[in-house]
Amino acid sequence: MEKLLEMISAEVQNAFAAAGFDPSLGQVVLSNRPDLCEYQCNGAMAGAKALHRPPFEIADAVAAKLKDSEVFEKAESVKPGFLNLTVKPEFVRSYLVKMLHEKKFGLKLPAHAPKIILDYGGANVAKPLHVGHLRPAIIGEAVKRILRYAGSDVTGDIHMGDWGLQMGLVITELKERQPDLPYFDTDYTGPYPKEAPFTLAELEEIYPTASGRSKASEDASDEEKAKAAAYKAAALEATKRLQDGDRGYRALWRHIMNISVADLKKNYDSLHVSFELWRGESDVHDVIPGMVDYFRQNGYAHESQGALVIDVTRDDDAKELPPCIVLKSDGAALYATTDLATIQERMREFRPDAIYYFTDKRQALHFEQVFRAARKSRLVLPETELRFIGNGTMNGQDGHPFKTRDGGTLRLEKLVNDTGEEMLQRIRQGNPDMPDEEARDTARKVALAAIKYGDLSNQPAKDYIFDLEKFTSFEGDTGPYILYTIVRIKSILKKYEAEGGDAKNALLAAAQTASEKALALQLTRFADAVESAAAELAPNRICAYIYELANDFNSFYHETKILSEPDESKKQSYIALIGMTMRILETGIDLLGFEAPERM
RNA sequence: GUGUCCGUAGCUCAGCUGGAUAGAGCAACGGCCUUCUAAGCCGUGGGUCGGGGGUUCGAAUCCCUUCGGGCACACCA
Repeated sequence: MEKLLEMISAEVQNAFAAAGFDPSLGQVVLSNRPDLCEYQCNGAMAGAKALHRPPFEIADAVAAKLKDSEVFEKAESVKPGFLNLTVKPEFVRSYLVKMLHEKKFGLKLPAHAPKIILDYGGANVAKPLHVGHLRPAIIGEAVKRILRYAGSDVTGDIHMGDWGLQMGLVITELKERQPDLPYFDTDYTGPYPKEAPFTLAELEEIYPTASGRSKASEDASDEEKAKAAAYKAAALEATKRLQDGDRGYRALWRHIMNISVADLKKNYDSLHVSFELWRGESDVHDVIPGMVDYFRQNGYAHESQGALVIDVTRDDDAKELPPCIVLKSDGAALYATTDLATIQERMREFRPDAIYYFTDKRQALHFEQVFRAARKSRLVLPETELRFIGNGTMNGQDGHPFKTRDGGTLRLEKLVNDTGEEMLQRIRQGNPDMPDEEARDTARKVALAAIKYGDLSNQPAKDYIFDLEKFTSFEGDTGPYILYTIVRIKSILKKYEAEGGDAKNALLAAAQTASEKALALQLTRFADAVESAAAELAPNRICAYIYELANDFNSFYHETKILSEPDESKKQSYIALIGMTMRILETGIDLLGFEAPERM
């Protein structure tokens, strides 16, 4: 259905036309001065020059045409030439009623759902998730939900890092520790054990150990440097053997995958982040040779300094872009190779209209190279959209990338658990009678809201200060504030129903007070918020909208006695209004990827 | 050095397809719980929108320039 703003604009545009002016001047926007009016039109000033008329005269003429409008209660021309508009409460009421009867509150859906693949996991196998993984996961999940709601056919793919050097490192370290395992015996032809020779906890310790052993610091002795170099060489060799299909290494790799993926699922579940596809770099391993041949045969790639590269500089670039490296000088594939092969496979399997990538913005250049290489080599159609949505870095209080007190990385699991504990204490304090199980469940929900809202309310591309205290605070513009608002409404509706009322079929009347009308008007803007969030891939738009809506509700709530309202039709209307507010708030947080408890 | 992003209140950030007195939250200060959850509401103080030019009737928003900062810059991912 048409948006309220479009209907209002149409009304004003007609008035411009009726007064003999260009109707396109009648575009209406939200008022900058809510103390003066609800909507405004600045067309008179924009058109004054071309029309050779003072703006005030134009605005006056248009205002005169709007005198008997069905839409506006007040349309007046002011000072230089503003047209200040106030909408009729009855017009708002009928609009809201229409919204309620439409699917998705009247949001316009595209005739054909564009097929979009979202690549937003970025998780590496054998490495625990840390706070750095939070942003791409949360943002990607929210964008997925928003795009899906807005009518796109969206598929989320975690695209794990499961094939690179880290696997070689883990295998090398395992081999040093347990050289007698059958996986390392090249003469072994029997079946390998079903059980992995390590636990999750061990695996999580093995990788950082191995990674540390492969690197030597600047001031290390020559002997230490040589040891690290030898270790790294062994890891590279192991990586290659794994990729070449060594039977034992592949078996070991599957163990690593099984244990790691189960843990990743658990962690992502706790964040309400899910993926339709659990693909990884390993999935495209077999198609890489064919793709590389294709690049060679069609002249897209050429040798440079021993490596195989695709030039990606364009004529309109001021400066040359580094080429996209497809094969290293030792012939091995790397990051760009698997990304290109993944694009090829996605095109073959899904024919997507677009692929969006969510990772740290420091990878911007890499993706620019990959996208250009993909286009140049016609891995994608000319109209296939490839887009990189880089998220800002999570910094600590010092403005540098976040580290724990001892200089390590904070594990995602710990962040979630710590926040949950904080919330649990808070909830027990406020609700001493709440059963333990409910308190825990509620704490989890509130903690998740705090974490997600705290992240999503920032612009994705901006760096932001990661502040645990801010995450666990519950005042002001936070996730818990939104939940609190929803819980308040739920509580009122429950009481209303307990008193015999029928909340679902309550009749909405035209708003009578200022706060009531402000709330009603805010509800009409839901579709605008979703549309702009989807168009800009910006969940922060949804945050801003539901925050304003929650504010409008709370103001209304404090001025209005709902359940004790003696006038039955008024009371019913209040119930209808707050019921709709609740549904829209809940839809909003669902788009962001969290949910509200029954009470808190 | 080249590219790129950013610089708005003490702190953390909105606003940036140009519009009337630049908005929130936190922090500070002052009110509001016998009445639907005070994780709330209402109010006060606090800003050369980094600096300088320009375009425009009008600029935090567009253009240029300058200063300051982050990040990235071929065989890691």
